[in-house]
Amino acid sequence: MLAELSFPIPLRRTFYYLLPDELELRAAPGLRAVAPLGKRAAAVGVILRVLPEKDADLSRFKELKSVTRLLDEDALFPEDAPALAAWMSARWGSPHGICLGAFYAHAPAERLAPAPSEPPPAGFPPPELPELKKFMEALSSSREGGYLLRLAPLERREAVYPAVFAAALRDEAAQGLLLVPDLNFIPPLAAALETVFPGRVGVWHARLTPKKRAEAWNGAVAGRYKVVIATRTGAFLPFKDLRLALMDGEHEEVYRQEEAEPFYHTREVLLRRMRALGGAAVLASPTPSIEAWGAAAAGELWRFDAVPAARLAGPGPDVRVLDMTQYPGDILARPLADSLRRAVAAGGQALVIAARKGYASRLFCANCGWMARCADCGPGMTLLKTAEAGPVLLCRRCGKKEPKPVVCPACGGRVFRDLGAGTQKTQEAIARLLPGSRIARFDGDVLRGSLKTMRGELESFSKGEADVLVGTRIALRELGAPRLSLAAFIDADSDLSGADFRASEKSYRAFYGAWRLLGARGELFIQTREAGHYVFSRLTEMDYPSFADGELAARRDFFYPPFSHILKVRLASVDRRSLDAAAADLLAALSFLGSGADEGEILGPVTPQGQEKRRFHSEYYLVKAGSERTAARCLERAQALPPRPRVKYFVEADPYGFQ
DNA sequence: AGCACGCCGACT
DNA sequence: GTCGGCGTGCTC
Repeated sequence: MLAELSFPIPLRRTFYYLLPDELELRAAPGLRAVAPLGKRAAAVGVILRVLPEKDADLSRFKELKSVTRLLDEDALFPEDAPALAAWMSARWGSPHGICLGAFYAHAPAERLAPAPSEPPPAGFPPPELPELKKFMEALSSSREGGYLLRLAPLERREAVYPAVFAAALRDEAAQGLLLVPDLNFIPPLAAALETVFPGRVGVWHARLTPKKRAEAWNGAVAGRYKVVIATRTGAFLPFKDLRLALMDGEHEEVYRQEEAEPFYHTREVLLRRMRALGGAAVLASPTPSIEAWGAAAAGELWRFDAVPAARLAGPGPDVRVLDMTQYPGDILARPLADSLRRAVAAGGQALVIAARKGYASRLFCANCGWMARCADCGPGMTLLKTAEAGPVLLCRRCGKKEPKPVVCPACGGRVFRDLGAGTQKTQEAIARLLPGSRIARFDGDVLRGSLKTMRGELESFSKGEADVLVGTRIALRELGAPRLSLAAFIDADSDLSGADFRASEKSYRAFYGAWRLLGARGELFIQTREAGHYVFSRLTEMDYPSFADGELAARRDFFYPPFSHILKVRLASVDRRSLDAAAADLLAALSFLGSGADEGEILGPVTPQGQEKRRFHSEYYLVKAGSERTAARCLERAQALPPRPRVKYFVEADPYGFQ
């Protein structure tokens, strides 16, 4: 007999091996097998099927090697990991073996014998949660299926999640998985779960030491843990009896893996996995992704709202959208400046969100209009003012730094103008407005090396030492602010003009985050040059469901996800003609789009901004496909394009980063 | 991905 | 004279 094996290597093929007699009876799909591969004496693969020799075409290779040994007695994943991996591979384009590897990569070489289990100590019953009554009833009566749970304040998670798991995991053997977007969420949530399931809460994340990793992994398969709390790779952990997976902060972008293969989105993997298991998946978020919102609207998820509409929850902050075309040249519009002064004078704190870190987002020559761009990768450079080195230009894409030019490289002019207020410029403007006030700054990765300094800045604000915090949107993420009475977005529309169709969703989520931090007497200011944009309408009610409904309708109109699947194909070459030929190949390969059942369209070519003059040509096409099936077909064809000399191909399914 | 082969620069 | 840099090639 033969075994067909899949290895975690970037090859789009499987391998046949001879099964020695003594392994023949034990071998089965889903078991790990050790076998020689190439120059490697012992590589670990997964058995996809066991088949008689006559069923395999062995003519194309000369040697048939044998499986050395098997690592498992029985399959680790009752939900059929190879099938899930095949779907992932078709959906996001990574090789099947790499996708399957995500399930097996962290498995310890040897499985530990399960420790003798003592009866677990009894935990405290979780609190009653009247606002979740309906959801809990649905979850306990029909445990299968997908749920979208809109959950209000962040702090409530520590009360809500233990109660949800307690309700869904009444059976002694039943296990749960709690995925969180950020490592820092693990300790408080683990502590909260411990009160209900003492001694039976596992923790899993990428930075565990090998020993702890093996312990957590074994605890999950052996059924020793009632709940495992994990970051995104936890979606691939094996369980003995997984019944409920809960995804906290479902909308967070960290759930999308796109830096390294295998590419996937945790939300989709989890939903599919839980469906295969016949268990429940709960997506929880105060501001769900439009994808999840759409799935609920289509009846694929069961939506529960534990957030009362703003108008029912009592008076919220006063929201004011300021049309900046009325205040040309101002960083802070008059009404905002007045309120800021008043708020700080009254002992309150203000949070001011600028669109960009640094000083200004663009630097221009006043004489000829030349703009500072990154010589390496193209986009306009951000101006920073540093104490040590004077003004510096920074590329936000590649991190390149160079001194601000003294004379214009194009015309020799000596006068420059800058456009767009970054965090530094905003800080200066506020310092002029409020002399003597204490202003802290928090702007993400501009000081990548000194994370401590930034935490310090954030803390000085949280503790109430600083009056004003100036930051980018990420300052909103973990902010505590005891005396916060005003929040302002300096340049709310700058992100809306970009290529990212998720820009409105992200902006609204940021407004919502600021709104929630403010009390009833707070004020929220939003400065924009596009006051007519739909994102800014009905902000006073801060009604996320109504925004999400509107955004979903817009996505439908413009054929964006969740109504289409997007494929980004970027082509790059030093040679223009080779690039054009490759583009022609692509269009020919996708010519079936738009006919028959394969609804879809191709946008492009798009030349990334600032790349027109570079010696390296680069352009991309956006393919929109009407169904997952059609998208997979496009992906497969794009990946199978005939290679052309000196042309590089980058194919990305469902991209999140746009430029 | 691994692992080996292969052909050019500074060292016990 | 060797150790070793990483380019390139292959994996049932």
